Amino acid sequence: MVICQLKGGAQMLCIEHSGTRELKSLHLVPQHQDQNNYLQSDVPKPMTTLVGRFLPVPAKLNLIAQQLDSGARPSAVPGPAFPTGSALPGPPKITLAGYCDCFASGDFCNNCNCNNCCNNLRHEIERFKAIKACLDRNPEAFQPKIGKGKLGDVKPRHTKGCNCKRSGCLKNYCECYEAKIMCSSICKCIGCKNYEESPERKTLTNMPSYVEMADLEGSHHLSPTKFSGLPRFRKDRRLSSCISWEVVEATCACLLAQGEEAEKEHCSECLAEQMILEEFGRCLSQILRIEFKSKGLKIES
DNA sequence: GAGTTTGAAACT
DNA sequence: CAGTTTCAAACTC
Repeated sequence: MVICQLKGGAQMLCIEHSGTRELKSLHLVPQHQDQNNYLQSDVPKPMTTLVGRFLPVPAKLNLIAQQLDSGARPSAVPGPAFPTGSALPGPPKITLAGYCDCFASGDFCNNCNCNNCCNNLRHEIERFKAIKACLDRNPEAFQPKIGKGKLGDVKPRHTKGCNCKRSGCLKNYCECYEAKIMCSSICKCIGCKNYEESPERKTLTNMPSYVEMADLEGSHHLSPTKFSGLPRFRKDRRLSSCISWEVVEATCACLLAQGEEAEKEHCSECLAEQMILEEFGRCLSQILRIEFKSKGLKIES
């Protein structure tokens, strides 16, 4: 597996196959890793069976755990060296990583205000260990918290249920309320007012702010990780744009197709990379064109 | 913006 | 497994 740095900070994750570095699959890696870092590591066998598919976050993290279990460890290529063995700077600082939204959703930190952040490629090994520790403790730690509920249930529900004591489950402290769903029988909350017939809840849901939020949630572009396994935009919903998950998938598909074409034509690795980069440029420009168009702006060409 | 409240996650 | 601590987000002023 190789993370290729693209111009502009974007990164692609390429998978090696059958020992030779054939471009089998491309994944857009969240655009937040340290831009000077390059990573090259071995791919566990199961990974090669996933050619052409986009891995949801939990699957990616489980693969990392498998890598660690199998004893495989990443090796560094050009770029800053990763700390190894005794060179590790003390105990991992992300043992409490579950508190970090970025880590919890399987992302790297980017432009966060965190102190001594290890949730980046520079601290890859510690991060992998923290992921493994989390998965050891709770195999579903990186699964979305909002599931479909029991078989046959239409409404989504919190997989673990909330434990609210003082908020009446009518404030955003409550994970169920925050996800705009009712509390269910598995919740262990006290004084819950977040149920279908609750007059307090009805009063709240009739307020404009709630309606507005519900509208936003209804938009596919803004669906939070809790529902889809995609990165959350909890901190600033304005960050979302036309770059929806579909757009990312479509872009990846284009890049993959380009890679396969290069492979078919037996192009050199270098040429293949160039072709893919050019394709990425075309995709990016198209995305930007649509984004600007939707905002009534003009593109200088 | 600072201080307080809250509940999830981590820890013991 | 229950109680405690830590943490970051939500909330209030």
